[in-house]
Amino acid sequence: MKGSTSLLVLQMLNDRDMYGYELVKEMDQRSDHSFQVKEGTLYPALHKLEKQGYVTHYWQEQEKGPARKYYQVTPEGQAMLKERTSEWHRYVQVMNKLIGKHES
Amino acid sequence: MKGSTSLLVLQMLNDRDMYGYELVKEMDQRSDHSFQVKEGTLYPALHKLEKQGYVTHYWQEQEKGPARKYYQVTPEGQAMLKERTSEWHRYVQVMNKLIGKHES
DNA sequence: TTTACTTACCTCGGATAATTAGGTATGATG
DNA sequence: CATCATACCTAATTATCCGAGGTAAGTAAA
Repeated sequence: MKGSTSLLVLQMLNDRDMYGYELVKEMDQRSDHSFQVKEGTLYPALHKLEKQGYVTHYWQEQEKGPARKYYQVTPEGQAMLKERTSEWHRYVQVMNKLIGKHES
Repeated sequence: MKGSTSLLVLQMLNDRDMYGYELVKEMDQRSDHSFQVKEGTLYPALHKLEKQGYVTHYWQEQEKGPARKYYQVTPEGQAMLKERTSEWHRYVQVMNKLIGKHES
């Protein structure tokens, strides 16, 4: 299923600042490995979100291992998130209406 | 939202045979204009579904106006539909878990 | 010390999907 | 006669995703 990566990312970053690699691992874990957002998908998505002004980044050096590039949601990003989330809920509603909701 | 057009189309055709133009109008109506599947999206999608063997078509001349190309789901299409539908439900579950379910 | 693994970033190319913007034709309505 | 609604279609562009790479830092084992 495509198109909702940026929504997902914005939502996760809204809870707390995170770095790319962390996002990949976290989403994999939280979804019980049922969908993996790949690095080749995530990094370009983050760059696009930043270009659009919905997130910013700051570097954080680590005592051990490579530095981490943390992302943070901007006010514009929060507005966007709110909008896209209600869009998502509308979308699901319509799909359920058309498809029939057999919630398990 | 992308990737679920074919699922939507299969589901609608599973209820009854329909023609392309009808599908466009019907989806627009049933979703209260909240998402419009465009003709440029639908027709290629139908052609692909047919090429994959999930639907077939037959022409029906009209007394008034242009002929209609009706589409019909095949047994393979029904199997596909069943599979894709449960996939969809799994997907929504995970998204809700990650995003938080504020059902309105 | 060299090899391999994990963390962490990234890009490029191909495939798929959606949209935009057209085109064709029939027939009804003003 | 012009315009609208019905009904089909494609081509070009844009967006998105994934696979397959690559860089670099630090750790652990052989």
